[in-house]
Amino acid sequence: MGEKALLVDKIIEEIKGGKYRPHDKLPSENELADQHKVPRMVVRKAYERLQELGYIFSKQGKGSFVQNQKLQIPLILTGDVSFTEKMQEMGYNFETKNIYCEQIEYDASIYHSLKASQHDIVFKIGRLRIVDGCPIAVHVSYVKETVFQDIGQTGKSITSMFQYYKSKGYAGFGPMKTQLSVVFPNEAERNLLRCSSLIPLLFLESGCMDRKTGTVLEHSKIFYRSDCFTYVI
Amino acid sequence: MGEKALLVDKIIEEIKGGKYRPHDKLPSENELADQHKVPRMVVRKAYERLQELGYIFSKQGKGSFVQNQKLQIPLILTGDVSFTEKMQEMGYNFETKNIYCEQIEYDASIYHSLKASQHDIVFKIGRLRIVDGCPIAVHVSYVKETVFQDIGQTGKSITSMFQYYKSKGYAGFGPMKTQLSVVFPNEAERNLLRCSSLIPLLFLESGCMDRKTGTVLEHSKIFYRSDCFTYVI
DNA sequence: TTAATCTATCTTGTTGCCAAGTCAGTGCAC
DNA sequence: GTGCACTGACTTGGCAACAAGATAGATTAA
Repeated sequence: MGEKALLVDKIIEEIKGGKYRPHDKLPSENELADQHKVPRMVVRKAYERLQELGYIFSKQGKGSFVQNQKLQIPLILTGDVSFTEKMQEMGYNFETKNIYCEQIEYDASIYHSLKASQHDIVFKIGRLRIVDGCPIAVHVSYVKETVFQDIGQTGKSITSMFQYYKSKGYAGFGPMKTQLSVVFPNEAERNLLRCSSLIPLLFLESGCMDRKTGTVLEHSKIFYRSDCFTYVI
Repeated sequence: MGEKALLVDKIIEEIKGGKYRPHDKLPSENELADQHKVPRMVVRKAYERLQELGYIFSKQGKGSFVQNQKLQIPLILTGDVSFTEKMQEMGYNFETKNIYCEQIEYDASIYHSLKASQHDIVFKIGRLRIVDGCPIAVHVSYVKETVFQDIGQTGKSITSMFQYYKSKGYAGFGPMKTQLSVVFPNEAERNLLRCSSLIPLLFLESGCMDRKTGTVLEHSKIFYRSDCFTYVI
């Protein structure tokens, strides 16, 4: 196991160090195997890993080539401005797509966070954040129908929950405690974010309440591709 | 590629869902392959992935078995208390080991953060954070010799930089802006944290200054095993 | 009976061979 | 000369056969 990991480390160093540039061809599997005196299988597995990490791509019959590196977006996690505003401020070609608005089954954790009773109806509104055509985050908001009675009809067209809340007369938002963890994407997230199963996602989970009335507005889950961001907190 | 990922997802779900308990034996590679009508190679790769993610372990001749799951420690990222205090407050069996204190080569980014000139001597002090015998974080602090002149002698025995700073008469600490990102461990980090190359690390980088004098005390890098923590910010 | 050894069969781990895709060069028909 | 088909050498991709470790049961010897 160690040999593969070391080889992966080495090649990543070489790519980052500029020895290979995007679309350069890497040594063939046999070449590298001979050089390092390891079985081709070791090199092969290393290349497969590098593919899943997004550093290279391989084409049967042609060879293995280094990928364009992903853009690195600095992102401010704290602060009360909306995601849309954050991105537009920084001048990125940014867009949001609404991907679904559905009623959910009962979920203890979410219902508790929303202070909802077991008989409350709760909708989830999913949006996909896209920068330069590249999907970089999935944002899911959970809201009670008793608080937003038109959510079933209008939910499918919302791209900014903050604007929606403002349109309902809520002005100042207070975040509740935010939990942060690192997860790997499930199938749905892989498809939405068009990434392999080895791209870690930064997973933020928090509530949001109206500052004046204390009404719990939403419970939200955000999945950021960790290879696209550096975060500032 | 998709088949393997789906299989990995499925087995993780089953483990988390309690279908298999720690030390239970999983179906043999051939069994699973026949059940799902895929080549054994697919199951094999899935099992290898699950090993590297820390869910299972395999023994030649015996089979594959599910691992004990890691402890999940809630960790407060913000706030000015030291790591040591944070952990002791929460009642964990916590210990810190000093792993090195060495002078470093010139590094533009670190020197700039420390407001050091190119001729300044800078030391790095590394500590390993251990909970219940399990290494869970590497903490590296960079300091100027001009600020802490005995660091070369005493550095190897420091386990709490905060206490060291207090002993030098610095009382109130102000954090500078903190950058957060997700990285995979290099060889040194894999050895220290005893983890595979697929355990993502939460990487925090920040400066720290004395609140009264404005002196830059340190530049610090912390690598947390992301599978051991949930973070609260 | 008891203990040791062999054997059959299961497990995971490894390797080497061949399939399949790509491309450049060669040679032939026109 | 031009175009086309073929060939050979290279690439990555996939798989089947084999190696090696473990275990339970049968066999054998004392």
